[in-house]
Amino acid sequence: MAVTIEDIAREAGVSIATVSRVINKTKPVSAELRDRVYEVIEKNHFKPNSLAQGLITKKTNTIGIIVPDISNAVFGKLTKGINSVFAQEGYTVVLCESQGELEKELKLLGILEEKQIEGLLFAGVDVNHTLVERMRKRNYPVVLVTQEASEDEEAVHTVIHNNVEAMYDAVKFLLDNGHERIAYLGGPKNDFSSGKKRVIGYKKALEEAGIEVKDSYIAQGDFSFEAGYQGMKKLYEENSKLPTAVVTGSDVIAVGAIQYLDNMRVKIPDDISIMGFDDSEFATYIKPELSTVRISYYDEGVKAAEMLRELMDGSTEAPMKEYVPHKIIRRSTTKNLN
Amino acid sequence: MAVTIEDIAREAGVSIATVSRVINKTKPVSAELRDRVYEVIEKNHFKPNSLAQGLITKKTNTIGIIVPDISNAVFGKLTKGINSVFAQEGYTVVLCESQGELEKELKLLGILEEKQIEGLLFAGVDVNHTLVERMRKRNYPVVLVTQEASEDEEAVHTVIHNNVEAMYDAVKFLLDNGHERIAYLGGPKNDFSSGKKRVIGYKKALEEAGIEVKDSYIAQGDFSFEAGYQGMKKLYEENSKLPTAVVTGSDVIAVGAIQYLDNMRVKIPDDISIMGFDDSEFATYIKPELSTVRISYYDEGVKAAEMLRELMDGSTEAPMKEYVPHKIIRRSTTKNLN
DNA sequence: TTGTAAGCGTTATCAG
DNA sequence: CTGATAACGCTTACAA
Repeated sequence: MAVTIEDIAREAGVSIATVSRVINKTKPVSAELRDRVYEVIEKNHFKPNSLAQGLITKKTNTIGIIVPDISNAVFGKLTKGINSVFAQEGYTVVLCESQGELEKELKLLGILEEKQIEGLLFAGVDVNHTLVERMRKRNYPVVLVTQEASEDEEAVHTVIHNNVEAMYDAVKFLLDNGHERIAYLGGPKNDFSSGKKRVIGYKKALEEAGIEVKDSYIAQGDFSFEAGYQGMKKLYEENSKLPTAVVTGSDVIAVGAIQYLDNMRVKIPDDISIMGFDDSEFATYIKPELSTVRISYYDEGVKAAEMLRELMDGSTEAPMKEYVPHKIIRRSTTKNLN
Repeated sequence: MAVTIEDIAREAGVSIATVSRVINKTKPVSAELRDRVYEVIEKNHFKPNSLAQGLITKKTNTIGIIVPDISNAVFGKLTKGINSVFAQEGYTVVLCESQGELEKELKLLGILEEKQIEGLLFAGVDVNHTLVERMRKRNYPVVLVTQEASEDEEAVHTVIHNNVEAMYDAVKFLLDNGHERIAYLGGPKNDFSSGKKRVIGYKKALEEAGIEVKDSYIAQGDFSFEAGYQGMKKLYEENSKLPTAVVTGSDVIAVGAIQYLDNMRVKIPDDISIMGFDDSEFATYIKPELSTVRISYYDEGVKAAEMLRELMDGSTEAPMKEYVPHKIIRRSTTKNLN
């Protein structure tokens, strides 16, 4: 069926070893034979079977990546970043979606091992003990991106933005702008990196400023528009004294919150300042433009990929955890009270 | 290094054939041996090497997908759709980005063939003769998504939304709403499916309504915000008589146009109606909410994947071209003049 | 510089 | 039901 190295060898009147040599330029071959072989290869559109190659060389030039949802802009950018470094080095990426379900993640770990991937980039939602242990058993290096392992004692290579610091900085920014009543409208509490960690940063900033943390100023849901809307509603209804600013867990949440506030005729930023998170494409599309904390997921992908490359090369000195910088972006949904 | 079927066989005291049988449940094995083998497999975390399997069975359970840019929401959704059907059937997807560069696309075609993919989903930008010919030479079926082949005479399996009809309907919608001066602000003219085809639909609708097509009412650039901004500027500056409505090639273009109009104090939709294209996530985030023509890229991915599945199963009756429906979404950037 | 032959880790055929 | 053994398509000593 498909043309093999043997077909080429026969037609070119050489041994398969010679053909292999010209393909891989691994050993000198006389110009004459080389040309003849190339010609036959060209003519037959021969492509070496990489399965056979990989079987013997142990090199598949393939890495895996697991994300919850590729249609989510965050993971789209992340994947692009990863791809940019691997494609360039001749690696191919097998992309898997897990919907954030542990079951699927576990299964994918196995499938990818069967495929003999040389490394894995993993963006989970809840990187718990089970997962970490299973990753340990695989015989390829893995680096976590976007999410860190829940159990701190288990060291796994990770590239991530500092969620505590990022949220801390967001709140600090508001504080510096004269705000004191700052509410938090974030992601799920069971989301270790993007949920839990960020509340920690929120609280830390408040505490350092000597401001009491009020439970009624904290609302958590998922990262959706609807959750933003409902969360803001809750904040609005349950506080006689409204916050003057709210930090959110994502730009989408922020937009949902803004929608609710609009409905209630609350002016932004005059009555309430809103801070997004991520710096999504649409942050400058909405009016007023959204102040936010920018995370470069593309860069995060690049860094994670680079770390994985090191690990794949057997490096033992790759840092366990690397942070990708974030940046407070002041636009028009936040007001300076000073 | 990695544990092989032979290790398992030895430790379980059976032949490798038996191990293979219990792994694949391909032939009956006595309960006793079966259990013993499973136990050893479990204990050693054995995973069969799919390279070796594929080499002999000719089944890799792998398909390829080539998109210009995975961080682009359109391709994110498309990929998710594709993934949803293949993941379920135990297939794995290798994802490649081409940046829309012919050079890279050609190269990827080859790499994917070496990887022994069983099929390919291709989302190009300019699917020209060279490309089609090269795809023909590969020994896996391919279906085009999102873009059709430029040269009509070359039949390639394609799943796409009807760009001519979609833009025709958008203009028709505006016409029905009493608009007569309708401008077109679209994608690049060298983009066959999303550029060229859409202008055709635009012109067709106008002509059918007996309205003259004015060149000064047509602006083309890429699909970016900036292009939308600049295109609208051009339209604005080069026409003493402004259009009452403009159809665009993407929601992003629309937003760029709106920005320019805002700057010029032109009211939307009172002075000018704007029609987006795609129905992006942010279409309802901006105010007024964007009227647009909705394309479900997720569905497009699903359909394309299904067609590819058929082809991979050797079906010969798969339709050459299948259209995914579009839908006019009226929101608030378009005004009814009647 | 070239060819022969021994694997790589599986599956599949054929005896038993 | 079970076990040898020949492929699968390629790389890589080892010889020549």
